[in-house]
Amino acid sequence: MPLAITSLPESLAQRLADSGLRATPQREIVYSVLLAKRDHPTADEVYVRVKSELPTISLATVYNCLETLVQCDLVRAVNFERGPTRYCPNLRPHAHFHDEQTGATHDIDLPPEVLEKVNAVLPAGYDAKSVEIIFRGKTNPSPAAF
Amino acid sequence: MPLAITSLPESLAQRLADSGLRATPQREIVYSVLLAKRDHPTADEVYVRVKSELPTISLATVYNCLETLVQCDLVRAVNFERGPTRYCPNLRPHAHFHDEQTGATHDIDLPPEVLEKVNAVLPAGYDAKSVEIIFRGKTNPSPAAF
DNA sequence: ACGATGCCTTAGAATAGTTCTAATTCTCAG
DNA sequence: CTGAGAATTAGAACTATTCTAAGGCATCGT
Repeated sequence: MPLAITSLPESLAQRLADSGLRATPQREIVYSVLLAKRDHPTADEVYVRVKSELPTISLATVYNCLETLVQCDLVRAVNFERGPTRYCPNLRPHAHFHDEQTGATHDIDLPPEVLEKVNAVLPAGYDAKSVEIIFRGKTNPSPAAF
Repeated sequence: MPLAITSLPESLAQRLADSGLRATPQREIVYSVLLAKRDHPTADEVYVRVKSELPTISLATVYNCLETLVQCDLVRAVNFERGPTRYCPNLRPHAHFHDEQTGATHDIDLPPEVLEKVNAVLPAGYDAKSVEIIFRGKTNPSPAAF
């Protein structure tokens, strides 16, 4: 399956430059790997995927690149329960649904109206910069899904 | 400030018995420590606090007891970002506010109405057993707080 | 073009948090 | 009192992540 990894470097290079950082092959490939398969991979999983394109990369670099991307607001780091951090290139406001049977994680879009309602529970004096919503449960085989 | 730690064993022993488990001194003290200071301590912090009452307890036992309490639904395990798991004896529906400056974590009550609204974002086929909401930000010195 | 400067990558060591293992102790039923 | 199962313990093992020190590479001023 052909995959166009052509358009992404623009915004990536831009964002990096904004922070005074360079667009290196390692950073580009790590980012492209996240975009290519949005299944919330761990650093180790990213490492394996990146190695097929850039076999000399080290795990430390993968951690460095992921951290850099998070700093540049290109990627979100997510932590469900104990266990490795997972990475998500979806920047729109969304919740995560963690399927306890399969271990899979799905993005759930958050309408601004709900987000607003949630933020409204904060008493005066609480100044939230971000909010994270995590559901846990199971997904049904969707009787007649589509 | 005097603190009555007398009433808890009832429900604790009950819950444990329900699961076919015994109410040991270790379990009781770990639980009482969580109730006494609800600052979302880590396992290590619980260990230190428990040791002042039961100096021979081991860290492994603290982990075992905490896990047991979570299984019995007496305590919630919470994971903010990477870092150690924190434990919370508040069983009512609530969100967590993580103050990035002080590192402190505050409970925020969740009105059923908001909880409902949040659950409503799930498309058909998603069956959530629980939802966790985590705010990150800072708390203001509450100009005229009380 | 050339060297200096500083960013980036790398491998491996180190660390933090948690779980595992095997041995011992405790509890309770018979 | 004895045996079976449950719980505790210390320490080893393990997993995920960060740190460290060395070397490589790109860019800038001259």
